[in-house]
Amino acid sequence: MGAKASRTEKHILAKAREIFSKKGFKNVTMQDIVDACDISRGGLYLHFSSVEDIFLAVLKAEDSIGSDNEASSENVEGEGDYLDGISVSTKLSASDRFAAFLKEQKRFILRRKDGLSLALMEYYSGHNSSPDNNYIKGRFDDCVHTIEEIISDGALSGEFECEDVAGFARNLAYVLEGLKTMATVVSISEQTVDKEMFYILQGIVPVDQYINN
Amino acid sequence: MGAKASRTEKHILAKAREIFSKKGFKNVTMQDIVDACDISRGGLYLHFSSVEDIFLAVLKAEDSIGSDNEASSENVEGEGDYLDGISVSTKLSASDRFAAFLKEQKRFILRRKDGLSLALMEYYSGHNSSPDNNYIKGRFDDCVHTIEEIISDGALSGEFECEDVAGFARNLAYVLEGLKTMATVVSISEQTVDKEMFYILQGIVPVDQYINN
Amino acid sequence: MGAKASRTEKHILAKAREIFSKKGFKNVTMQDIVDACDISRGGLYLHFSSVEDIFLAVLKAEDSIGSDNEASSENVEGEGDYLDGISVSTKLSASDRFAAFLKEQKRFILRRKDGLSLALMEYYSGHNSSPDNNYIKGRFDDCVHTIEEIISDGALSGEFECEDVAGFARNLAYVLEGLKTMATVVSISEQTVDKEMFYILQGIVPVDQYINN
Amino acid sequence: MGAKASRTEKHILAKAREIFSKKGFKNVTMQDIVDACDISRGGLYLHFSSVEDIFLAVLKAEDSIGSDNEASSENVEGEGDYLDGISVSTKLSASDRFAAFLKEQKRFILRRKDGLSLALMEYYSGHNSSPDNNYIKGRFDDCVHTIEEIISDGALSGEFECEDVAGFARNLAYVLEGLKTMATVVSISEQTVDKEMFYILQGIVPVDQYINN
DNA sequence: AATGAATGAGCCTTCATTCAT
DNA sequence: TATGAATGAAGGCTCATTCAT
Repeated sequence: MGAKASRTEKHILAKAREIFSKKGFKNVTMQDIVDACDISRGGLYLHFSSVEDIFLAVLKAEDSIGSDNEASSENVEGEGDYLDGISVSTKLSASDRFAAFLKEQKRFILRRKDGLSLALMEYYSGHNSSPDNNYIKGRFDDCVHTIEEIISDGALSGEFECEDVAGFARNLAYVLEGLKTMATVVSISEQTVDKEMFYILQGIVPVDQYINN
Repeated sequence: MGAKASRTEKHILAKAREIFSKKGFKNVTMQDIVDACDISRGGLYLHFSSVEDIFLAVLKAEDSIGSDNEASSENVEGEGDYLDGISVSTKLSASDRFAAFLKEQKRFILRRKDGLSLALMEYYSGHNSSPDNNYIKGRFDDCVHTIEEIISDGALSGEFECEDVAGFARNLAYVLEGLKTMATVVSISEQTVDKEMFYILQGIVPVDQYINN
Repeated sequence: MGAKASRTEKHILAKAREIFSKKGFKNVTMQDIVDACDISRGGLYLHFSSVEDIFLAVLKAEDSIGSDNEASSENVEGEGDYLDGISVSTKLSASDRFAAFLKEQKRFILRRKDGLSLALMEYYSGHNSSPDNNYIKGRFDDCVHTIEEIISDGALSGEFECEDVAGFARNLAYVLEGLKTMATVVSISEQTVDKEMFYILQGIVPVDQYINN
Repeated sequence: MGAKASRTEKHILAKAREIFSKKGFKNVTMQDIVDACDISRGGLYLHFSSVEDIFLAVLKAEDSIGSDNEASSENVEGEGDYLDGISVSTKLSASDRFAAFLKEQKRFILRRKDGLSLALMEYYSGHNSSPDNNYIKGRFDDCVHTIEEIISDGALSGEFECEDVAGFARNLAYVLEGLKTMATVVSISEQTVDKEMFYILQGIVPVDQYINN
């Protein structure tokens, strides 16, 4: 919670992330984390008060490094913020951004098994959380929003042809969600994901950038 | 399959179903079920030996109810068997069958609040069961297969226009899967489902029958 | 308890005996007996009220058939009771009786693993029973008494030479007890038992009868 | 072997020993030990993972105490090592060593009321452990070996007269084993033990040293 | 800050025993 | 008599959490 996560805390979170990826949420015990961190039981409690506490901290940390893992339109175009030059020149095309978005989604789907999604699911399923702080719901909404943004930009610039942007965004978001579900439960190949994405994109545009993974 | 399921067992499975849909799989304890069923610890063990055992029984029960309630293309057209008239005339059109299929899927998604998909995901994701006896995978594959069958029939009869039947089927199946997942986690309105289905159908045909729920 | 053990009860006791032989006392459950007897739980309780009850009944039954299993001097010589002729003529020699006694002890030691001794031990060890109704103590005392009787008879008749009959009897009884203990815990060969008995007998007499097992 | 046994562990083993000697092995539960030790369930599991684990630890502890307290022929003569005088003169006679051995056995038998043999028998009889790591078997073999050694030394020096050393050793060992068993089950007086030992020794020698307990 | 032994609640599972039929 | 479903107590084990050092 403190502004400066101590070296120890970072270490704990890194190790904890691995564990959550591997074992989900419900099966992780304080002991697991203690063992992985080479820290004492008491020492761990000095920093975090429960497994949930740690999990939430992992999630928060995830978000701040999020630009590496989860593509958001903001992040992709945001690099311009650090430039004092002409922001237009740094603005990526809608196609580029969409390609980046899909690439990111694909990466997320494929590495699913060593990601946090299982843990997330377990965490939220035991939690009757309100829709507002529901991670999956939030993820879905972000996804729809990002797609809409990109596609409507692309429609304006002539890169995409799409009459029903909202419909397309929702449709794609559901397909991605379906893929994520299946990936959680079954091993999914890269080809499967590619096939699906291509199918959707047919209705819109050429997808050259996406092809070169 | 369930001929011998005693009154008690049915009661247990019904209660257990509620619990699984509320709490997922991993969070459910024998104690939870005992409490919900107003049964004794020992009494429960008399019928089921573990949470997994109960979960599997819930799934099996689900299937047998399913065959009564859930439309499959075979069932829908099968009614002709009981007619002594010209069987051809009883053959439903592809449109009718597709409408029935979608109606069924919609019903399934909407009653999802008391659905098992979260539990299913938790169960299978910690389970490395072979794809063959994986319930979700099986459900998905059935879904794809049913859609393909209907659509290709419809394409032959001129009811549908679809160049890539397999692609369409997969796409729709993923959307449905995504809807199921979201429905588990968030309340989803009938409009939401309708909107999504309409979007997909645009690419294919008029869907008059589907409209009158 | 009733004077006439019903057919059912005899059946139960027979099956129970097998089970106690195999599993000792502590590990035997009512369920085990129910299963073995093809009887219902309730049915069993109609006859016996607990595992202990059954075990005690098995023991009592054992005693009445005891002449088959456990040699006592009375039994060996008692056959005369059924003769109306001259009882003296039916009286076995001390040597014969001793041989029979030892043969019986040997048989008992060797078949230890499928006897009731383990069950007995377990039963009494959880039972702070007074020395008087302590089975092992009783067995030991009987043993000493029998030996004394036989040996002193034999000393009178000149068959045995033994200055300290009581000492000899106790000594032999302890050796037998030691053999029984070892047999409970380790597999003991017939040779081992023979060797030990011969050693003891050296101090007394020829033991021809014993040799032909 | 026991250097690291914490104060708590020693306390647990001491209490457990009492329990095993009172209740045997199979009747002892973790709960029994928890209650006796005034320790928490979890606390006990921190040190030992099962009743068997504790029992084995008790046995091991027994052994290490044993080497301090129990006479073995080696220990008795070994004292010469610490003298700078003529080691030959410190060599104990066979009689002395035998007296010491018997005294030790007697002490062991008499304190048997809090002895473990019942538990040992129960433990091993339900256990088919290999003879090699069988505690009782090992104890018996050691006993035989020690006796043989002493007696054959004594035979050479003329202290004892014994034609069949091996036979005598086995006989004595079985008697001692029998005494140990009986002592577990019944209260045995010092006189009883003395009587038995004297009886055996008659065949060999004067036993002056043994008399002064 | 850090340690790790100890606690106690909670869940799992098995049985002896009862009781309505 | 006989049945077997149901009960509840008992024992096993695991963990989150605390606390003296």
